[in-house]
Order: sequence, then structure tokens, then C-alpha cells
Amino acid sequence: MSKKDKQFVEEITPMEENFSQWYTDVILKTELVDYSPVRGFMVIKPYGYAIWENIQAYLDKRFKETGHKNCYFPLLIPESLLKKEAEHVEGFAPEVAWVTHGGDEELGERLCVRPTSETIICEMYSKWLNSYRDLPFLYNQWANVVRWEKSTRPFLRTSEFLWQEGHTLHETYEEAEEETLRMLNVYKEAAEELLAMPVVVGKKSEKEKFAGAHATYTMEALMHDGQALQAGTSHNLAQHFATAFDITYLDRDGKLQYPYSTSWGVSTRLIGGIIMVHGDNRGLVLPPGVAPIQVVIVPIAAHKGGVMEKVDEVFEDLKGDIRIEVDDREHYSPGWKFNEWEMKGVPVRIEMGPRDIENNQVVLFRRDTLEKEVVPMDELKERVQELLKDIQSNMLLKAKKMRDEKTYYVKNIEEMKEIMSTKPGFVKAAWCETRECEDHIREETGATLRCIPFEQEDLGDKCTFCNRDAKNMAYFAKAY
RNA sequence: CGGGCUGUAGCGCAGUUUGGUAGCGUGCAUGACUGGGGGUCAUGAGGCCGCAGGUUCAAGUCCUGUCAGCCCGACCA
Repeated sequence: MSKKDKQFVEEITPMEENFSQWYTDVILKTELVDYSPVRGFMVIKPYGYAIWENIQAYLDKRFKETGHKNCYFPLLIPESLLKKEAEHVEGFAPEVAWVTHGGDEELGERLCVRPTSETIICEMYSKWLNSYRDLPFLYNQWANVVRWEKSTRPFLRTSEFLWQEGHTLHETYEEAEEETLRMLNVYKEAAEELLAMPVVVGKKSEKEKFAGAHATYTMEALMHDGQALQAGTSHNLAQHFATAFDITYLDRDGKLQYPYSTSWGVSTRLIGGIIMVHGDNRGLVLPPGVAPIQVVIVPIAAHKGGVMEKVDEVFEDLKGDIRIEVDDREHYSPGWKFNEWEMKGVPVRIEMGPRDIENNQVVLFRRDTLEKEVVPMDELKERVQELLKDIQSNMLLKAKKMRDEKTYYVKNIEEMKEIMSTKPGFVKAAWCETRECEDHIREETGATLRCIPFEQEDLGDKCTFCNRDAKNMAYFAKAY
């Protein structure tokens, strides 16, 4: 390896050496984000934003298929509204940003920048709901929210982030519960089908649930460093917000009733998940489903014998179904471009040079396995489509394998402590579901309850940690 | 919030110990040659040394404050 090569490789800190530094290096060098002048606020650059747009497109379609409509509620919420639901305000108060002035004038009531929109949406819902015939309300909004965080990391925890928040009203508890689980399932499918990110779905403990919720469901993904990422949540709010905001309607019998509400959201945090589940020491590895560029064509010796003509031909042929770009920059060498696009995680690269033109073939490179293959020109389109599908499914398999390798059973808290300090990951255990035990586990091991999974395994009748009667099998991990 | 570290050209850094004309590499611009894994040569442009005070004849360098970022930990979801 030449001195220069070595220098290049060292641009990204190896993940085994320092995972946090690797993450920081990757997001900056691949131009997903940049830091803004305000602490905790990030700029999402075009390459990063394009990933978000792809996530949005998929989810927006799924939301509409499941009967939801988009709308938009204001950024600012009067303090009096925020305070209406006691647990909710207690949970969010420490991290809301306040607007106190309009121009030079001090406001009569200060306004908070939404940390989430339950309150203002419920306020509006109380005006809009009159009859059982109006139900259900199935609305979603794509928005930004602000939570004043003490320590931040781009995508994973920022003071402002982009997300969608669904807010629904239903006649019965059962319907609300069904909606809550339906949307969690949409998230799970998005994670697995689109992001190739395996998730564990289940319920949060009382301690971990959303401020003001009756029950919180979550999907949890495991990152390369063995830490879990809460990748999406769905809350059954029961009648908590309806009563607090006095949302009422007349039912079939002419009686005044409170509806049941839900809320659910995923955010730009998902992008952080993609990076940390799939990335390697060369940089990003993007699943074709969300990759802004799925295929890049790198012409070699572009000025020679009909190379560009053939490149244009291939580009025209593929561009209808595939997000494809031609890297025709003349001042970079092919080798430089190979490395650049690998770092940026483009799933498939097509190399086309004089040799290929002569033999009526191209060279294909796939980012997930780093393998090259030679393909005859007339099989190219078919092969590329096949390859994109194969990469997508292979990435999910690979991620599942990684997760399974980092998922452990333990016999007691000492064993868990050992695992958390040496080879962190998911720990499955029988659990009593008491707050006392949960706090103890956290203190001893640094791990928190991730969820009580829907898919249960029989791990015995006694709590693995405190020997009380176990209620369910649960997942624990250190979390982002 | 605590501990450690950093801020000098787009990026990576040296210069700070011992105050005295702003440096290197890379990138960028132009041109030529090159082109199958981070090319070669030539010419050129690019600096409120994070910001604000202070000490001094003189501050990138010393002092105070402040802002931002990174790493480790705590907190939070």
C-alpha cells in the first residue's frame, strides 16, 4: 500500500477502533449532513435528504393505503395547551423551546415550538368531532419538531428533526389498539423491506412508554456496535388525551363519549439506523430501496472509441426503472471514482471502457459483497434489476445474521453484566416487569428494557434477574 | 451536566513551548498528457488564525470570557 493509499484509508476511522468516530467520519465524508451554527441542529445535505425522500415516498404510500390523509398543524403551541395532559407536559417540559416575543413585543402567553403535536391536534380534534359518524379520524403530518437536547448526534439525536406523526381517533379501545398495531406493522415492513433493517417489535415497559400514553409499542434495531436503536414507535393513548382535551361526541345511543386516540411516528433517525446497521469500514452501504443512486456508471477512457455513446445508450435503457447516474467527471480517474461511490454506498456500479465496448460487455460491481462480474451487454438490464433485488435481500439476511450473533440468553444479572461490558447486544430474558427490577438492571449493566416482544419464547417462570415470578420474555440492550 | 481534546485556505494539519511579514499537503481554477482501483506536469486563485475583550511598541502565539465540534461518562427518549 502506497503512502497515499494509506492516507486515504485512514480518512474513515475503522469501526472496531472507535465506532462513534467511524459514524462521525462516515456521515461527514459521504456528505449526508453538515453541522449548522446552532448547537444540536444539523443541515441535511442533498445526498442525505434524498434518502429521507425515499423513506417518505414509501411510507406516505403505505399511510394512504391504510386510509390516512395528510394535513398540517402549526409549529407553535400555546403553553396552556401543552399543559393540559399532566404526564405529557411532565415528560416534555424539560426539552421544549419557547417563543416569548413577537418582534419587540412580549407575548401574553408564551408559545412552545412543538416537541410533538398531540396537544395542538387534540385541541383541533375537539372542535371537529361531533358524532360517532365522524369517526375514525385518520390523519398524518410530515413535519419538523424541536426537542432541546443536551447531547446530540446527527440523525440519532438532534434538537430538531424531521418525522411524520400520525394522530387518529376511534370509537373503541379495540379499534385504537388495532390501529396502533397496524401502523407498527407498517413500520416493521418499511424497516425490513425498504431499509433491510431487521427489527424486534413489542411493547415498552411503563417506565419507557411515551409521556401520556396508555401503551407504547416499538421496533428496535441492533447496530454494529451492539447498541439498540428505537427505530419507530406507535402509541395507544386510550382516552388520556381525549379527556384532557375534552374531545367528545354523541354515540349511537345519544350519549356523550370520549374517543380513543393513537399516535405513531418515525423520524430521520432511521437514516442513522441504516448507516449503523449496514455500513462498513469503506463507508456507507445503502439498501437499493432507499439509495439515492442505485446504479452509477463509471466510463473509462471516455474519449475513446465510442465509450460515451455506449454509456449513453445504457443509461437511456436503464433510467426508466432505476435511479441511475453517469459519472462523467473528466478530472477524476476511474479508481478515484470507484472509491468515492463505494464510500457513498451506491449498491451497483457499472464499469464501461474500451475493452468492454470491444467485447460487447460491461463489468458490474456490487457494494454489499464487493464482488465484480462481467456481463454481456444484452443481459445487462435484466442482470442489474436482479442484482438490485439480490442486494436488497442479501443485506437483510446479513443484518439479521449480525443481530442474531449479538443476541444472547443469560442465566442471571452477573452474566448479563459480563456480556454488556465485553460484547454488547440484545439480551433475552424472562422478566417480572417490575420497575424496581428494571432500575436495578440498568444500574448494574447499563442496559434498558427495549421491549416485551410479541414473539415470545418460554424462558421459564422466574425472572432471570430477581427471581420473582416472570410475566414475559423481554429484550434488553444498551440504547442510543 | 462532568472529564479529556479540538477550532489556522474547501479538507487534513504545522506554526503557540521562547510574541516579531501566514506555512505545508491535498483539494480548487486553467491547459496538456493520462485513464480497467484514489494519475503526471505547468501556471494560478484562495486567510477577520472560531468570536469578543485584555496585556504589549507588536498577538495565530500570553490572559479572561464566550461560541461550536469531537471522544468518554452521566442524563433523556
